[in-house]
Formats: sequence, structure tokens, C-alpha cells
Amino acid sequence: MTQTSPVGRQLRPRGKLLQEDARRHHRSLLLQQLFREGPASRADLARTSGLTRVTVSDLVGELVTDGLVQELGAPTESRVGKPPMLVGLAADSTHVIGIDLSATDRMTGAVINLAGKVQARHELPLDGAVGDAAVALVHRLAQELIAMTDRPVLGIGVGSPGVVDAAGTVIDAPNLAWTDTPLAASLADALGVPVFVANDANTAVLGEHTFGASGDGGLMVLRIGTGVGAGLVLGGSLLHGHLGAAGEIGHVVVDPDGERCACSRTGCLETILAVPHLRRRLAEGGDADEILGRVGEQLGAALAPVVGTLNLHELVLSGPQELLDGPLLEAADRSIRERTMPVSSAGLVVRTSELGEDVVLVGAAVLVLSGQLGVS
Amino acid sequence: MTQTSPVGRQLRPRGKLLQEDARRHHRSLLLQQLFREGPASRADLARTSGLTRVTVSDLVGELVTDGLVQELGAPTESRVGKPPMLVGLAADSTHVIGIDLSATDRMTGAVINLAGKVQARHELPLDGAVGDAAVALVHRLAQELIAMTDRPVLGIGVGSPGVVDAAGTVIDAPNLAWTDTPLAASLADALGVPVFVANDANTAVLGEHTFGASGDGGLMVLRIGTGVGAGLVLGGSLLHGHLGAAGEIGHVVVDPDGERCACSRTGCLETILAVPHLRRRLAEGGDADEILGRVGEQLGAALAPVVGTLNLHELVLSGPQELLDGPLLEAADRSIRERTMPVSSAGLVVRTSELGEDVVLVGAAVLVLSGQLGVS
DNA sequence: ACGAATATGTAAGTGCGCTGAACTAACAAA
DNA sequence: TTTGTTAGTTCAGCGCACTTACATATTCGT
Repeated sequence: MTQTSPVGRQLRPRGKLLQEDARRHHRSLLLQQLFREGPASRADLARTSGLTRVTVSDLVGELVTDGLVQELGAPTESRVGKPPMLVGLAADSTHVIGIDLSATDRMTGAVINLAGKVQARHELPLDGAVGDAAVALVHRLAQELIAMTDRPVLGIGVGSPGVVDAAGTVIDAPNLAWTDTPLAASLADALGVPVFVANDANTAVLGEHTFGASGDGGLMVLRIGTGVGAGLVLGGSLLHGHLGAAGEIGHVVVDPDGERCACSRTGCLETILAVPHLRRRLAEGGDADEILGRVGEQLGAALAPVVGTLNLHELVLSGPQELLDGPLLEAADRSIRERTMPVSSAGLVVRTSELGEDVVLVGAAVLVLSGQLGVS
Repeated sequence: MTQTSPVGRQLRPRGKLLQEDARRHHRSLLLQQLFREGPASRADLARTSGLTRVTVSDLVGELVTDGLVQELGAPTESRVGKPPMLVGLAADSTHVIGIDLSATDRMTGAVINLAGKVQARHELPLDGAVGDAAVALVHRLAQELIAMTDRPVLGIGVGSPGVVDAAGTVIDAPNLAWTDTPLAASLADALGVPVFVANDANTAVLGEHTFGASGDGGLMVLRIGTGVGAGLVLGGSLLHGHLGAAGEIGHVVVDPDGERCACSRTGCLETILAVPHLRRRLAEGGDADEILGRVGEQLGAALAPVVGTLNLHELVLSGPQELLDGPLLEAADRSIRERTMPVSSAGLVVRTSELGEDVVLVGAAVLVLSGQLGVS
């Protein structure tokens, strides 16, 4: 569902629509159905997709040949008529490499199957590597991950800190000293595999959207770690923003009389919400619930205009559960509801993520699944 | 570009993609090109669309038969090769009815051509009509507008206050005492013409996007009148929100210690920014620039999280120019930039609308053009 | 002045993908 | 057994865009 283009193959630039595209679209439609609802018979697929049984049979045949789908036998319970042959996604027919660069001390990666399940993990210590050295480290991690699976690799997804453009070039990532670094292109060139790179908060929201969200309304995931960033899925697709900087909320000023921030402004959201700051505040003593509650309230005040404007369905906080899931979340929830109309807050769910730290990794895989199979 | 479905004809519910759809898509592609860039030769259209000259010829022939497009002769300046035959949109081959229900004392409407130009106006006094009486008034206005043109009517677009769902049902509009009022359906039934209804701020942003905006980045239009509401175009399409309430920012609390609002909360954006409040504040005396500047600053503080989160390209204020275009706008602009990162504010343009009050009317027409011709 | 080059637009034939109708296969109920 | 129902396949046909080929109209070069 994302608009991100794969790197490693060119696509027709214009809006021209060929029959070939229709076929791919229908292929994705079936894969999507199997991905979200599990195994089904060809006849079921025909009914839900609106295509005829003939066409579905043909497409399924193709998918079986490709190994993406396999026949699973007939269902146990029996009704009138010829018993159907269930077909389902062959979750391990192909693997995806997911890489998370959002940690400050290491790079983590995983081999992930088509069902979004992590099959193997691997990580490399960063040891202060920046610039080209950091790029080389990503290459090494990717290569070693590919070597960890005997299945074909559908693609590589990377969640990187900083601003990333649609082509997978990291425009600016201070921690890694990357500026205009064509990470997707260099990985694709070196490994000969389609590569997708996006901001880590953006991959996180994709992960949450695909594997955690309850509906198809607007979803915002706020990543709270060393920094604070957000990713949004609106209308089913990832929001990129004008210059690819959507979700950059960490340095929005929420308290002009607050702490000095590294970014030269005062009272940025990060200065109250980033994990190091939270921990420091708590270590300084005082009533923890009150401290966290106050932060949650400020967060709510900052997010209320966003929630109201976008009429979000779900707002998800992702980060250390022990800090977020409690007074902070409750205060933020309450504060948002106090500051928006009922029509805005009525459909809103505020919660923490259940996917934990894997959300970026799995989201990176979703980037690939979405780009290569049209599944998400 | 909107996702709004027309009322008055059913569309295939599922994602199935037929050849017929491809043809319609390509038809829209050509219309879109002619709409945005003006007349062109069939060969030009082939180049920009990526379709072959053969296909374009065929499609153009169809469009000429339908009367939507006409041949315009050869261009004056001549180059090598057979001189092309320019074709262009026949702007007055078909007319669109646009209706604006956002005023409190009257309903205004217009006959608008395919180029977005108002060809005739008409209005009816509201005289306090609410509920069914107000619906009847809309019917009358629409009927009288249809009678004012001798051209076929492509459809009716309505910008209504309140929350409107994707089917064109007004969920809630207090001023008109409408709740779950199926305005689009009733108009379509009565007049036999496709009808599209959306929130007035949403039609406004469509008008601005199509006839005023400079780029294709995110656009937000803030309508400042009796109330305050916003509409957003993100990724080229109108944002609806989870329950169709996107843009409902008027009752977001910006100053918890502020004035009591009719909505029972305190310090809503409307209590400082709505036109009646602004005029009252100014009438009370004091330095006008300071008053407006202070309001602009508060507005900026409320919008900074939105701008940062969405990485907007354009933020447009629509309302009385004499109030908005000056200290208020400048303060809002400055305040947003002070409160967001450079990467967020760098690509941002903050300005007032040049379309004036017609923006809702013209936007309502865009709703129809977009829905019926795929043009916007 | 006249052929060569260049560009526009049309005509005829091809291939692809989906469809409807008809058919076979496999089961439950009577 | 017979009847009815559902699953999946075969086949002919249709719509759409493509390729190839050509007629047409103009400028450029000599």
C-alpha cells in the first residue's frame, strides 16, 4: 500500500495502465486476501475478489508455479457439493530481510517470512561507525542475513533514522553522519536484490498497520526512544510528506519556556518525551506517576491538533513499555479527549504497541511485501 | 483525485480491474492533461501519457464524439513535419452546478464550466430554514441553477457545513439542524444527476488545490468564518478521516485558560480565531496589530504539530482578507517556523487564498469534475 | 526546384487478459 | 440410484492497447 518505489527495477513512470498491470493487480488482490484472511478455496477467492472462477484458477496456478501459494487439501467439515481445495500462502517459500538502524549502538536485522514471522536474527555492533563505514556495515549485515536463509530473498527493507526520500536515499541522518546517502541504490547494486529504505518511524507504522492495527482508519505511531518521531498511514498508504519529512514531530516546540534542546530551539517535544530525558527526570526523584502524567498531558496537548485535523483512528505509542504504558498513556489519552471535539475523539483509540521493538524490523519487511507483492 | 463516490450510479465494490476501467483511466489521463496544460496535439498527448498515437487517436475520437473535446486547428508557429491538429477541452460543452451552504444567512450556487469558471450565479435567502425545509431549499436552488444553463449538467457538487460521510450524507450540521441527512441521495433521486457532497472546508481545499496551489505536496486550507474548519489534500487526494471528520480543528483547545466556547469546552481555536470573535476583540479597542499578531501566534502554536507531522507544502488561510492578510498571517507563519524543524518549515508556504469566497463553490465543482471525469 | 528528412495521424492485424457458457468431478440428501 | 449443489476446467469470444505499415504534410539541404 505504500507509494515507495522499489530500487533495483524501474517502473513505468506515467499513469498508463496495461493489461499486464491489471494482471499484477489481481495477483496482489488474491495474495492480499490469503495474507489477511488465511487459506481459502479458489471459489472463495473468486467470490471475495469479484473475479470469475476461471480467472482465479489461472492466477492461482501461476502463484503455485511461483511457489508463493500452495494447495492445502480439503477442509475437514463437509457440506454439499464437491469439496473445495484450500490454497494458502506458502509463508516460507520466500524470505524477506528486515533491517533496523534506529538503535544507537548496533544494527539489528532479521530474516522474516511472508507471514511476518521472524525466522532468524542477527546484529552487528555499531562501534561508533559513521558515514561510509556505517554504510559498509549495513552491507555486511544484509549479506550475512541473506546467507542465513536457504530461501530466495524477495527483497530487503531498511528502517533508517533521519529523513529518507522515496528513492531510498537518506537525505539526512545526523547520528550516522549520512547526507544524501543513496543507501537503497548501493545495497541493490551490491546484492542484486530489490531494496526499500524508509524512515524507522515510517516502517514502524507499516508494521503496526499490517500486524497490529484494528481498522483501516488513520494510524499514527509515535516512536519514543533516544529521539521522538512519528509515522502515519492515512487512507491505507504511508504518508511521505512534501520533502519526505512527514512525522518529524520530535523537534516541534511544545513548551517555549522549557529545556534547551540540541537542535537550538527550546522546549521541543524530545526534551520532555525522549527516553533519556524521562529516565533522568525519574531518577531525580519525585512522584513518578505525577512526572509521567504531566509529560503525557503535554504530549496530549501537542497531539490534539493533529488528532483533530486528521480524525485519526489509532494513535500508538511505541517505546519502553514501563515508561509509556501507564500514567503517561492515560494522561495523553485524557488530554487529547479534553482538547478535541467528541466527533474527533469518539473513534480514537490510544494505546501502546504490542509488537515491541520488532515493529521497525517487521515494518521494514512490510515495505518489501507491499512493494513486491502488493500485500500489506 | 478524491475518493468520494458519486451518488446516482453504483460502482463495482471490489478491487477488480477491468479493461473498461483501463479505458476510463486513460480517458481521464488525457482529459487531465488537457485540463492542466491546455490544448495539445494527439501526438503530444501520446508522448506525455505514454500511450501510443493510435490509442490516443482512438480515445480523442471518443471524447470529440462526446463533445468534451474539440479540434482547434493547427498552431501558428510551424516546425518540420506534418503540422499537428490541436485538441482542447470544450470548456462549455457541459456545465457543473456548485453549491455553497457555508453561509449562515443564504445558500449560494453557481453554474460552472469545465475550466472552473463561474458562468452564472444564483442564491436563495435561508430565512432561518432548518431541517427538511433547508433540504427543500437546496433542491430548489439546484433546480433553478440547472434551469439557468442550456448545456447538459455533468453533476452537482455541494459544500456543506458539518461532518459529511463519503456517501454524501450529512452526519451532523448543527446550524442547519441536519443529522444523518442523505443530501446527496435525495438530490440525485430528485434531479437524476450525479451528486457529490462534502464538508465546505473540504471542497475549499479541493478548489485551492486545483486552481490555486503551486505544487503537489500536502495542502491544508483553513477556513475562517463564523466557525473554523480545515480541509486537507495529502498525496493528491482529499483526506476524509476515520469518521469523515478530518479537518475539524475549530474546537481543538488551544488555550485552556481562555474563553468559554459554545461547545462546552474552554479556549477552543474558534474562540480566538472565528471572525465574530476577531471583530469583537478589535472593536473593544487596543492595538489591532498586536491583537491580530497574538492570535496568529496562538494559531501557529496550534498548527506547528500539524505542519511538522504532515510535512505540509502549503498552508492557506481563507476568510476575510482584511483580518487575515497582515499581522495575523505573519505571526502565524513566524510562530510555525519557530516551533518546527527547518526540514519541516523549509518547504512550507503560508499564504491567504486568492480565490476568495468562490473557493467553496469552485471546489464543489472540482468534486464533480474529479468524480465524473477524473480531472482535478 | 526537388528529393530527403521529419512529424502527424489512420488502418490493419496481433496478443493478452478477462468473461460467459458449458462441461466434468465430487460430494450430500432423498 | 437419482437429484441437486458446489468446485474447478475448457473453449470461444470480446475489448483494449500494441506493433507494423502507410498516407499526408511540411521543412531542410543542395
